Amino acid sequence: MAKPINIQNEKPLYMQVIDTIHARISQNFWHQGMMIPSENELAKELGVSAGTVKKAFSALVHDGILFRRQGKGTFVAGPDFSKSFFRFFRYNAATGEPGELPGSKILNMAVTQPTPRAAEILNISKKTKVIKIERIRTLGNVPIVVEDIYIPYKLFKGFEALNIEDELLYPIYSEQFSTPIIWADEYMQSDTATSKTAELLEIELHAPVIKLERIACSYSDTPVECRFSIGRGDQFRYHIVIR
Amino acid sequence: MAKPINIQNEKPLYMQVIDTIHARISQNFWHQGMMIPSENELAKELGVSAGTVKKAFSALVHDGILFRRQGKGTFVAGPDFSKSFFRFFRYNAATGEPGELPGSKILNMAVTQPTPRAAEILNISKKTKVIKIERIRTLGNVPIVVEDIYIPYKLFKGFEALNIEDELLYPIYSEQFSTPIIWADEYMQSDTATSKTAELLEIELHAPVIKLERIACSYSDTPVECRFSIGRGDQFRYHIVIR
DNA sequence: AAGTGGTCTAGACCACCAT
DNA sequence: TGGTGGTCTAGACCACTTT
Repeated sequence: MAKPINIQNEKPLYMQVIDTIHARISQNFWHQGMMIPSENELAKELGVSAGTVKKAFSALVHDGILFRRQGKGTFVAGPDFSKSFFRFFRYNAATGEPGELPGSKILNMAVTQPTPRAAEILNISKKTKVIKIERIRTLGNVPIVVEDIYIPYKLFKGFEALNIEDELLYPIYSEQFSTPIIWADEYMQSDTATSKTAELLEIELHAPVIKLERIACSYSDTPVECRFSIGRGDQFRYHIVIR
Repeated sequence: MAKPINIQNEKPLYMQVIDTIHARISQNFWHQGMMIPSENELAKELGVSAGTVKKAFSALVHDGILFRRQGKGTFVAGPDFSKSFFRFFRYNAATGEPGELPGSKILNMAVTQPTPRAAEILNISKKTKVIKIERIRTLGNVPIVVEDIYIPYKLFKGFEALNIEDELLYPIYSEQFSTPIIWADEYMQSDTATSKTAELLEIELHAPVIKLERIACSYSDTPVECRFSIGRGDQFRYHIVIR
């Protein structure tokens, strides 16, 4: 499995350890939430000192790949969707009163063919069957985002029969279809509402909207889902600190 | 200066070292670009081991506060504006041919009074004099962003007489007015063009735009500049990776 | 009691930079 | 040649968790 740690290699040992851990996770030898060997065990296995393994672990913890619990062990983390742009909708939920629960309403779900862009992203032909999910995401019954989601039928056979109203999709991908999302790419642009999206989001025609595209990948960087989302511009505010 | 490192303190030593370094930078005892003492020197001064100082330095390098050069020393970094949203304009500069130089054209510069929002951000009264700069930023002569910038007159006396066409402002703040920018806050929203911005940006009325607000701070977290920018939506695309 | 991660130390060797 | 950061090791002590 992977390349063994090599003292002759010009690359520092702790970086080789990082590469080894990355490889084991992406090959699903170690999976999300699983406890991995302790510093001492891995150091013995790889033939380096415990301090070197600790340095590699620390870097991976900082990057959000692993997390550690004192007295328990070191574990594989999942992707952190609090980094997603979705987090920045409804920034002005001033009062935060109850009833402000997130939800999702399914408009349509069907086995069909992908759009050219979806086929390109999923790296499949335009004739390959996909499941298309159209849904509206809400906060406290206010429509915030409308989105089209495409997943390959081959990987998600039977998904189209599930009741996914108000459900999170990624736990279903992982638990019922053995396809965990390891990481994702998101792109954001500014746009204005078409008549269809204006109606669904209950805003004016040509009102400002945020357009999102997400590519979500599983093992071996295989893209397994793409989303095209349109969010209400008046409900979105992004913040960044520059240091 | 600051609290000395204390073995009795419940806080780990390397964190106390981090706090000490933060304090010395924000009090301008160590300034941007300056070489700070080596691991060994600082370890001796603070009464901890070199490894502890190394750990503190590493964390600060990761956070972009310091940078290190093998054989030379450790230096205080400035804020990294490649993190700014401005970086994501003109993403589709496909060819990257020459003539694609960034520039800025001054529309107006005057000593005046702040808007209510600017006064609030700069933490001054509405009667306090400020310098207002209106400019257009371009890429290859194409207008990309139009912005209003407010800086307190008290700190920047004489700025209004400078020729700042095509100049970067922050080096001028730092070198000519002893007011370096240490960090900044940026907010982004989607909007549509007003008739004035449409004309300046050479786009249609109500076309999508990106609205930015930046608060830039100097020593002791004092806000010294605020910017209100409107950018062409068709020239903007933001990307994020979720892991 | 045994195993885990978290902190801290001391020291070695190397590559790089200035002089 | 001496000082700097970069890597790597070995070991100590502590706090926390599980058995």
